[in-house]
Parts: sequence; C-alpha cells; structure tokens
Amino acid sequence: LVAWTAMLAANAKLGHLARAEKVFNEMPERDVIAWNAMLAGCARARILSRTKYLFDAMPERDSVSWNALLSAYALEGHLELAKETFDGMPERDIVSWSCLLSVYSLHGHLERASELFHRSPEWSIVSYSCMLDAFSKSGYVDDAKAMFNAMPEWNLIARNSLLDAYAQHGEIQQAKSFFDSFPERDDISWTALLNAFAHGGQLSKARDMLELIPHKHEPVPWNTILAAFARSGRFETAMQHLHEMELEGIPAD
RNA sequence: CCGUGGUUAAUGU
Repeated sequence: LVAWTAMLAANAKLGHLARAEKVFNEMPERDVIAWNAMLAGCARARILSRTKYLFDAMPERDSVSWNALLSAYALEGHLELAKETFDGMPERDIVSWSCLLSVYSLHGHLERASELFHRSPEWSIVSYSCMLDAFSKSGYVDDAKAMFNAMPEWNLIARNSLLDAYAQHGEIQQAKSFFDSFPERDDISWTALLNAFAHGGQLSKARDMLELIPHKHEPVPWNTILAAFARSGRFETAMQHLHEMELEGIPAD
C-alpha cells in the first residue's frame, strides 16, 4: 500500500494525472492517505470539479483532506470558498492555519493575513514565511525583516523570501551581504540576487552574474535579465540577450 | 533533545 501510494503521488506530482488515476484505480486497497494523494493530484492539475467530487466521495476525511481542498480553492483564487472550507473544517491543524494564511499572503491581503496570524493558536516556520511575504508584497521591507528576526529557526525558503524582499526594492547592499551569509543557496537565491542588482539599476552587473550561477542553464535567471532589459526600454540589448540565450541552448518559453 | 517517513501549507522570471 505504501509503495502504491508512493507511485500515485509521484505521478500526481509530475502532473501525470491520468497515470496517477490509473494507479489509484488499480490499487488493491486504498486508505485515507491514498485518497489524499489522489485528491492532491487533482488539486495540482487544477481540476476543481474533480477535486470536489473526490473529496465528497472519500470514505473518510482527515485534516490533510480538508487542507488539500482548501489549497485547491486557493490555487484557483477562490478566497471565499477557501475561507468557508477553513471555517467548516471539523478540526484545524497547524497546516490549516498556515494554508489559509498563505492564501491571503499570495493574494496580497496584508490586513487579513496579519489578523489571521495573530489569531493562530501556534506558528510554524511557514506561518512566519507567509507573513514575511505579505509584508514584502505590500512594500514593508522593515516589517518583513522584523518578521524574519522573530522566527525561531530559519531555512532556505525563509532566507530566500527576505532576500527577495530586498531584491524587489533594489536594496543591493543588503541583498548582497545577506546572500553572502547564506549557509546554502539554490537557483531561487541566485535569481533573487540578480533581481536585486536589476532593480537597483545595475543591470549589466546583474547580467554578468549569470555566469556565476552553478546551474547556468536554468531558464528563470535568464528570463529575469531579459525582462529587466525590456522594462528598462533597452530593446536592442534585450534582443541580443535573447540571442545569447539561444546560443547557450536555453529555450525561450 | 535530535534524526527519519507513502498524502496537504510558504520563496525567483
């Protein structure tokens, strides 16, 4: 059962919904975790009707099922349905709270996010990260930083979030020294750093930094620079950059 | 106290 569910979840995660459903249908038995995996697959594929249908058809539901449904509504931008789901849950765990918080954060509702954060019975690293993003999105870099400092522990996502806050506001020095202090970095860290230089008016420096990225052929950092050239009205440079991308074998998507 | 685990929540164009 564990192996079947792992297969199911892997297919669902890769977006192979049909294969996931095939596994689900062929499984000799299904427990609530298998149902939840199938539910999450539909949610990720953004087939809301199927997600809701599965949810209603499940023989039993736990908080993971409810959280998956909440998350499905959030993905589709149905804030009210997400809220109704949250309110209608028989019990709310720490993920339920951070899930609804993420909905408000992602959609830029700082007031609602803040209210929910303070009403939460407990905070996880995700709750803090969501609030950090909510502040950052609304332009409150200092509050984002305060939220970061208030966290009991930090991971790469939290660090990337604050780095992105600096980057979005073009605070190059802050971003640079913060980036240098990271115990580990991923492509998102690098992209955020590029963005700091791009938004801080040092576009050619940002371009040069593409060469320093460990995974040089990730398309997102290149697209970031391309977008920055376009925003600044340097269309000739943008076209040249696009040509360089072709030469590097980076597909323009 | 720490680590691990078949399903759900947070970061870049």
